Amino acid sequence: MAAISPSFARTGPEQAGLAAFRASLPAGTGNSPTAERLCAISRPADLAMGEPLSPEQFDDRLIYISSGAAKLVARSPAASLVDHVLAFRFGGDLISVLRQSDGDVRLIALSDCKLVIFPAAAFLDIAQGHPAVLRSVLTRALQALHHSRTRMMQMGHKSAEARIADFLVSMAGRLTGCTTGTCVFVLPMGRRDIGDSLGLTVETVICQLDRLRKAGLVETEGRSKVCIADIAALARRAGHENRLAGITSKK
Amino acid sequence: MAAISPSFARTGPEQAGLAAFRASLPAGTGNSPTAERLCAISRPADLAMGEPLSPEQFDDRLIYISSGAAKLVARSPAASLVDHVLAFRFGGDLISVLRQSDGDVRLIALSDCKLVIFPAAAFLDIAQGHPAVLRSVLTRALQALHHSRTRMMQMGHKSAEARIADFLVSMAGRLTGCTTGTCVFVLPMGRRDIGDSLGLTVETVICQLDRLRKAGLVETEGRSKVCIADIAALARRAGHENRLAGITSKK
DNA sequence: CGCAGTCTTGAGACAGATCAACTCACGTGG
DNA sequence: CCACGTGAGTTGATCTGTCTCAAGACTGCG
Repeated sequence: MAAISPSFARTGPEQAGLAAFRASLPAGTGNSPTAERLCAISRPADLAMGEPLSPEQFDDRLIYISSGAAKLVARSPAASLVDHVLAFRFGGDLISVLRQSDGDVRLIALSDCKLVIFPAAAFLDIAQGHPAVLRSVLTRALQALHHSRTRMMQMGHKSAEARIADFLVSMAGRLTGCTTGTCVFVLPMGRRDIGDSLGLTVETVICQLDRLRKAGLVETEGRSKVCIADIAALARRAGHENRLAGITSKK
Repeated sequence: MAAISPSFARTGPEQAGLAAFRASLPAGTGNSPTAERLCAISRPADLAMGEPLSPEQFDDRLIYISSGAAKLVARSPAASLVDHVLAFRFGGDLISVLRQSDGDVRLIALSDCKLVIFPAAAFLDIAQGHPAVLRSVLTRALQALHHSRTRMMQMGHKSAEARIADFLVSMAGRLTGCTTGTCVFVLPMGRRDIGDSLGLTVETVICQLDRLRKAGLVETEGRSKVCIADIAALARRAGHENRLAGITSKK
């Protein structure tokens, strides 16, 4: 029982989480005094599938995901029924969200996950003593920015089919590391989440998935097992077609 | 004549640009040795309205905008006719774009602007010696990430009218600092750019602008002068309505 | 078994895209 | 100074991709 409750045992589950965090630091700094101080202000947390990280524990925190999958969702400011999925994050990712005025952002587990939580200000204060660590955080932030911008571009100009294709390609890359050839994986999120992250409805997600299946580009099995025959071909589909352009006019 | 050509005079125009950059650094570090070293690796550049920053000068660089306005555009990988405007940036902004595999990203001047260009790697190496500077860059990156995510949320779930309203509110905030009451300003970008940044066509931008005008929320004069009667009212319009939800069904 | 939640399918409606004129502002050169 | 051309802005008619709604099939759990 002590092994199940992480807030109970001082040694045990959280050690695994911290080890993963140390390993993610720049080479050679995983056992430095800076790393020790960072671990000292950390707090481990386990999230069961579907469980949200309580907002008080999330605001102005840096969250490291040791293992598992989670979604970063934003509930629209003015009572909106659908909430938008800002990003899916997996083991090894470091999440940072500035507390700011717009609708609250929450982290919700898609599968059981292990987290390490740091107060953002204290983390950065300590990291200032070890610039390589700070720089590593900066690099991660810039990568997240890049991803976010790429996704934004999709939302603006791509058709539903292209968005789904792109989503599958990027998930293949994230979950299996494959960027070409064939690839099989299990999606940790449901159709609803996929739609919310792409700005589409559940029905449209299904419909487009159907079209890709009929085009022979993907196979699905059960709820969430996906098999991509040729990632490159799917990626081509993801890039080419714009919302309406080029379909009607043949001029 | 020497005063006009910045690459000619060693003292003159670029001094103004660097002074603005120093002023943007964390308090008390504007004249530190670190600042000197950063300035030493900098290169000033002037961009005329409509002129792009040549990609070689852009890749893996950090760009500080001393004055003027510019757009960050991404040309879609696969021969797409419309390019997406990722962000509008103004005097005081620091731009950083990682060189990565997807379609090239370019910076194009919307008005004459003064820039200060740094090689990204060298900048960060120097900034490591002065963590407060590095942290400041990180904070800017996180803010950009936040903005990008907020915009992404719009693209996904908001109606054309809401997007335009939100765009006007954020421009009012960025250009005049006003967040409430009435506000007059001149948009530095054309209708086409607005559409490309919001994922809408020029015609739709005009049409929705019309609707807001008829609703008494904004006035326009000439090509680009805008007057917002009540920013708060416009912001309400920006938040409330989703793409189709809540309009048809009254259940 | 029965219930609740997710997934799937199909029919109809609408927001926004496309297309095609036209107006207006502005700079160019005769 | 006035055609003239180019490009941005505007307007309206039409078309279509995606959303909405409704109803059924599948899955897992108490």
